[in-house]
Amino acid sequence: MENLELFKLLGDATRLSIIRMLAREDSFVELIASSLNLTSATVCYHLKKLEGAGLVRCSRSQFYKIYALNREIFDRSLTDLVLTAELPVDPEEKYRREVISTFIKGGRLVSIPVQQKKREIILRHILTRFETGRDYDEREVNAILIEFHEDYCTLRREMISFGLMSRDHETYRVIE
Amino acid sequence: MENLELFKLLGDATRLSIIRMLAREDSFVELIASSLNLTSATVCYHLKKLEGAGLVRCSRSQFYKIYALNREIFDRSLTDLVLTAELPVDPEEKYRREVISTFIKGGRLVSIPVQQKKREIILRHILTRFETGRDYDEREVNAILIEFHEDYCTLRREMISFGLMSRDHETYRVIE
DNA sequence: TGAATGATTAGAAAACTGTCTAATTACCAT
DNA sequence: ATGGTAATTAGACAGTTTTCTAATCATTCA
Repeated sequence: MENLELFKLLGDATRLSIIRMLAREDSFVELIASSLNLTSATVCYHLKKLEGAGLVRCSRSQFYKIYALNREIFDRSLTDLVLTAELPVDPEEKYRREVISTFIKGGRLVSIPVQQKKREIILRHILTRFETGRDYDEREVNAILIEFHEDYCTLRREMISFGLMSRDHETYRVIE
Repeated sequence: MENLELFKLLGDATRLSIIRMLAREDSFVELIASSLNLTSATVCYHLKKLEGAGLVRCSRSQFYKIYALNREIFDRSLTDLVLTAELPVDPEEKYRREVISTFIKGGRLVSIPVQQKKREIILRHILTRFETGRDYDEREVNAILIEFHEDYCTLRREMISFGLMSRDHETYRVIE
């Protein structure tokens, strides 16, 4: 019973407001909180729920954590949602989550997957820690990668060879 | 804030089950209750909520009150529902409700509307007290109509002239 | 490194919701 | 009218949810 969860999330005034704000434009906890006259704690509580259900995703940008709406989730008709007992989970996405939860424990990469497909999933996951549209020097890249695994060199090299990041001398950048 | 209400209603496992049952086939309180292992009181509680929001309608048939799903409510996309703050109430339906609440107080018709449009709305409303697909003799028809207004003769005549019921000698029938 | 700022978590209070039992009401059939 | 059946209401209880404050954590910048 999975659509139920979706309706529960949508069935709260505060959360709907948050979703509507994010539909207009990406935002971050404090801004949302002050717009809605709530504490950061409250907004955080709701965003965690929304994120857990995949309605929202977040990336860090300098000071802030930017939350954005996952719009594709909403591209379904009520009839489908109501009459379908089970939400037909995208098998691709299901697999992705399984791989991530297998290889990443407590935020650390337990080992670098050997299978190319799994390796790419993990690399893409790690990639979300980087901002798009800005340059990183090698030191910064290493600092982020080492949070996941001691062998940051392999990770860095693989980011390049999977075409996820570009390298120009000492400068790295996420390929969008 | 009106769509919120819709999501709240859908965000309960029991209510979703009820809705799914009704999507399959019209049903009545006790049957739903026994299917879902709940008491009638509980099912009644939910059906009232659903009816209040117009998701469900009910008509009496002999012993039972038959509940049916208002399927047109579900013909919208999630995106619309989420991003539209106000649900655009059908103005026709809004008007209909106003007329009914103006002319019917405590289940009784305070007066028979003079305006044809309003008169038809009221007649159609009264018509829901009749079952479709079965014959009534004049005595039965009168018995039902008199609950609404002492002048049951006018009501009966108007049912015919508005084409809502057919008459063949002493036999009346709802026209579907 | 340390100060500042934003995000998160923990814990508790308050409000809300779904469910039940028991009593009552509404309707139908004889 | 009366008895039976279905539906509803009232009241109580338990569980869940939202929200806050205060404390802690994480990240950036000087």
